[in-house]
Amino acid sequence: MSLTLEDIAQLSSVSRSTVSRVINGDANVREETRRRVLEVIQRNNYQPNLAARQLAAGHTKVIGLVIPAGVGTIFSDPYFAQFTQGLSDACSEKEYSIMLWLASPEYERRMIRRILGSSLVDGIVVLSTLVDDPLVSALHESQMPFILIGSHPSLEVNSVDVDNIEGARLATRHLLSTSPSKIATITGPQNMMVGRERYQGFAQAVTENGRKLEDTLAVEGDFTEMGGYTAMKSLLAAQPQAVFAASDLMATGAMRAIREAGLRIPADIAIAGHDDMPIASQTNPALTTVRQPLGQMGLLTIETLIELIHHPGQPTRRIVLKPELIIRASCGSSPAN
Amino acid sequence: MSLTLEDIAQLSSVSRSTVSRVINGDANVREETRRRVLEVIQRNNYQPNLAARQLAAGHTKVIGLVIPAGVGTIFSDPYFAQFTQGLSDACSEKEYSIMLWLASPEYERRMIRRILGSSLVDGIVVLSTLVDDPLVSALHESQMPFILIGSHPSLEVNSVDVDNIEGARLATRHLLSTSPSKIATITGPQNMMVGRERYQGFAQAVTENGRKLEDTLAVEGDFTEMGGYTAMKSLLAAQPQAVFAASDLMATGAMRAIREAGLRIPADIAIAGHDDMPIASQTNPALTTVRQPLGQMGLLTIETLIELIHHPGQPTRRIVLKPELIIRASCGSSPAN
DNA sequence: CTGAAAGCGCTTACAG
DNA sequence: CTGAAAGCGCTTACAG
Repeated sequence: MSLTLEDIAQLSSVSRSTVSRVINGDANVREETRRRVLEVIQRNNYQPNLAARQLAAGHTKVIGLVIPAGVGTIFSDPYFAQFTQGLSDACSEKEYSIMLWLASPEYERRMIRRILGSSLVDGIVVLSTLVDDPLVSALHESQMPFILIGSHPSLEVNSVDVDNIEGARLATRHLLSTSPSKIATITGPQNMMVGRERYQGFAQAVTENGRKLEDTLAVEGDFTEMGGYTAMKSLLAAQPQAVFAASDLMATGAMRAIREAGLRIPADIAIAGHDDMPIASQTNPALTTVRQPLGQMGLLTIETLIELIHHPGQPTRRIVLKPELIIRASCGSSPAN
Repeated sequence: MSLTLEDIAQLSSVSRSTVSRVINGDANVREETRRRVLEVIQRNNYQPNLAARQLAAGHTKVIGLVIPAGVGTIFSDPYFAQFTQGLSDACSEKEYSIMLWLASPEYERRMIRRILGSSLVDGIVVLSTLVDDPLVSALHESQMPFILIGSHPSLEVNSVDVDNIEGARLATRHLLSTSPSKIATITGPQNMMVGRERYQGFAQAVTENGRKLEDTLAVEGDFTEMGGYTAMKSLLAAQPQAVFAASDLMATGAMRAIREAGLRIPADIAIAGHDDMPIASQTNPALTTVRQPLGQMGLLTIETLIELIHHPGQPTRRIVLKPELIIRASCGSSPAN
């Protein structure tokens, strides 16, 4: 039904080798020939069959995006949507397509095998959240080029990440600038690297400030609104004056708990979040938070992955982007806006 | 590097035709032979090369998911994440993979061509929101099996949808049961089918109730929190006692505006939303809303699409699922919870 | 700069 | 029930 290379070759009176060359931008084609072939291609709206190309050339132009999704409603965190959007934009630009796998735990093992064995993709982006994800180890042992979004505690893998420690430190420092008598944090799950790192950043800022970490309060949340709410409730008894929540979603929940307790933000309790999701600027008061350059991350990820695909065996790269503190009204040290 | 059909054939001392048959579940294989081959496959963890299979058989086992994303931050609406999750689960079950295309307008035309021409997928799911999406027309003119999530004003296409009119009607009826003197609605964009349909449902409920539609207030929102907020502000002057917001995100924004105006929910203004996203149960008061069976939609979509792929030329099917009213405290006619 | 030919790893009539 | 052979639509040395 659709045209093949062969058809285009006949229509332009050249061999299919030549057509293939012009399609792939090979320099060894006379300018006039190239123009003629290109014209035929355009006129007939020809699209090469990707399966055939892959089989012959050993590569497709698609990359796999793996997101561990089974765990609760984490996938509905706007973070994933935003990152995916960034990645997708970058792929369009580079003429790659994205194969999406939302890994629910039950299918995980089977899925790894399918991904690796079926040679459907040239490379993989894993958005791994767990500290010691078997997916990452499996990928690491395979020959498949891949990039981990985040970090891994022990393995040397190519990764793109935002500096979570720095992000948490920025937010915590800002909270400390109002000299609260007691500061607390609602952490992310400690079996996730982001959860751990953001707690580390919090701890560093506290220590830098000349305080003892022991005098500090920490409750573990699960990155959901409800988790933030519950955590804040249990924190309330200790009467903190400042709280760093490791995600905006949790900050939102915490604000709800604070409001229900009849306390004012920031007068009674100052609060800061992390991620700068759309809602952050709409809460009341607007939420001080940390912005991650998600669009840039997507582009860097794809560029690095393509580099890896074309030139394997390079030294492992770890790219860490700087987060940015966004000051709003919830910490009290800025004009309410 | 990885094994091929040929390797498996040699290892099990049969021809590759036979191996292919056992892999594809062809009945014409002696039971003993099948077992032996299967054993070799398992032991070597063999995965067929999908590109080769596609080239030979004319089909891959992947379906494309197209989501128009460029328009604002719509993609970060939890609705998309939830639907995608449902679709992904269904695909895992059926051993299909998902190719994801987030269509930003600039790339749209080019993308349609790539999708249709490259024969990368067996079928397509389009999550089209616009009333008259060129993507849908293009798909409709092609031979590619596809399912539209939503509805189309004029084209006869295979579609899976939730009854948006009914959903809006349920919510509006519930609001009317408290006999407000004046009822208003914050609609979705009227260039989207859901926006139009939910307004229709609102209008039907109002008319049913013996009221005149003209006595009613309607402001168009854009499905974001901010849009709901702005719309509610402009509605406030007219002092409605009840508001139906066409999405929970907009309802959240509207609640913020109401609160800022110093009014109480539901005492002064009752409010209902649509979608039952995670936040709906966490707002204060909890939001009455309409739940869509997204998981079921995903499964039905995949099943129907697979049916379409295997048996083309069937009469066009339109599957419409029933939404469910979730009564919470924001309408005042239930115990606060 | 260009073409003829082999080959990528499968599936599928066709014969037996 | 099984195998030999052709073919899917490309790419890529190899020769010229």
